[in-house]
Amino acid sequence: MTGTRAAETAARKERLIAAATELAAEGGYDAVQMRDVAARAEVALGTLYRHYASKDQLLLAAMALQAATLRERLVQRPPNGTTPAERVSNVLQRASRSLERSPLVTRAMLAAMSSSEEATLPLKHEIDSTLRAIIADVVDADGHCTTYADLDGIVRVLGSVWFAELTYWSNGLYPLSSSMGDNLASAAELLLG
Amino acid sequence: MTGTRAAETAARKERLIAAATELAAEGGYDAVQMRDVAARAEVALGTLYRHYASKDQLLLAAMALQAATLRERLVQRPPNGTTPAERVSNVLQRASRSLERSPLVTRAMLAAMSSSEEATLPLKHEIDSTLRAIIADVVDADGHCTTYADLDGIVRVLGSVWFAELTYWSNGLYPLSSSMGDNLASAAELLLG
DNA sequence: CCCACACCTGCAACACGTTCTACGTTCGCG
DNA sequence: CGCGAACGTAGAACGTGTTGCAGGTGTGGG
Repeated sequence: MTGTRAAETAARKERLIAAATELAAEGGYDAVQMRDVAARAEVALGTLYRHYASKDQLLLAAMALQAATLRERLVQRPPNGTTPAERVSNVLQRASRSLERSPLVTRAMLAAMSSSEEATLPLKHEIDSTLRAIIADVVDADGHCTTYADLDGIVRVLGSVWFAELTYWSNGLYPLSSSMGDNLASAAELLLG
Repeated sequence: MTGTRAAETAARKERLIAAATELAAEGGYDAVQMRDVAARAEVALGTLYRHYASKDQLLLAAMALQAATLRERLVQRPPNGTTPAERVSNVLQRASRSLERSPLVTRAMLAAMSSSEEATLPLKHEIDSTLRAIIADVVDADGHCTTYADLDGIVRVLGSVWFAELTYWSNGLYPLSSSMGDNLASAAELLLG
């Protein structure tokens, strides 16, 4: 027996997330069509909606998973760099290059991030706090959190710059690679140096 | 006679923008329904689509108009403040408070900003450049553009922080008033001080 | 054993963005 | 004048997100 009832539903949810991510990788936000997601996960449309109440919630769940995975990987393989500013630059630029490699997925997820649906708030908060936790970990690698008086504020400004750069890129306003490096590095330098 | 053919079309376009803005003010992005916009502007649906090829382009046109209007107002009534950092803080916070007063309109326009439609790029570029021009005007009020070596870079980081704060607020991640003041002021201080 | 319930399926139906069709009106130009 | 281009109207039609419904199926409690 492959699993109890609960394990089967968990597997279904995983398949749904996987299907959504695959479709996003193939054709972006518009290609993530609920009927197709359900079909690819071999699940009825109603079941998809039972687990994820909307397309945006589905994509945000996928994004939350991806953020959590990223965080785990960073815990296991911490970033190089002796100063906090260096480490932050490293991590954010590494992450950005990774996102740049699947532009359609990234754009689909960012689109979901700006959903106006009230019910997406919890997921968006979860994602936001995971990402801020990543930055905070990196800044304060050694745990002596007394170094910076207003760690939260610094983390938030850094996150803002990163987010804005990503969004601008995702909206086609300008390329990611050109700006990301300089802006992030200088912001980190200014705030943490 | 109130107008030539051309004047009538111009008036129609104005009515369409006005109708879209009104509907956005009443119910946000979702309430801007193309059939309703056309009806309120007393125009056929096909005509609406002749002038604005999609809902997002319509909203972005409204946003571009609003940005241009803001810029004109700032030229006529320049901001207070002796240092560039002060002036930037003043202007962006004044603008933010104004946007905060019509949250539904602002959110609708920001939603349109993150449209994935290729054809919205020109409008988005126009809006972006207007907003950056506003910041640049304020920083470099006296025209001695030699003060800062990398004016464009500074303007872009400031714009990023402002944009990210607005977006976070618009997405409900946290209130605008609490963060905007501190973050923007400190960013401006750091970058321009 | 048998029922209640939670979960799944397949499918119809609805809403709204968008497109298309068929037709009329006005303007400029030969 | 007469014609074509540009523009306008009314409204049907299509695609996709979302909802609703009418059963199936397996599980756990009485």
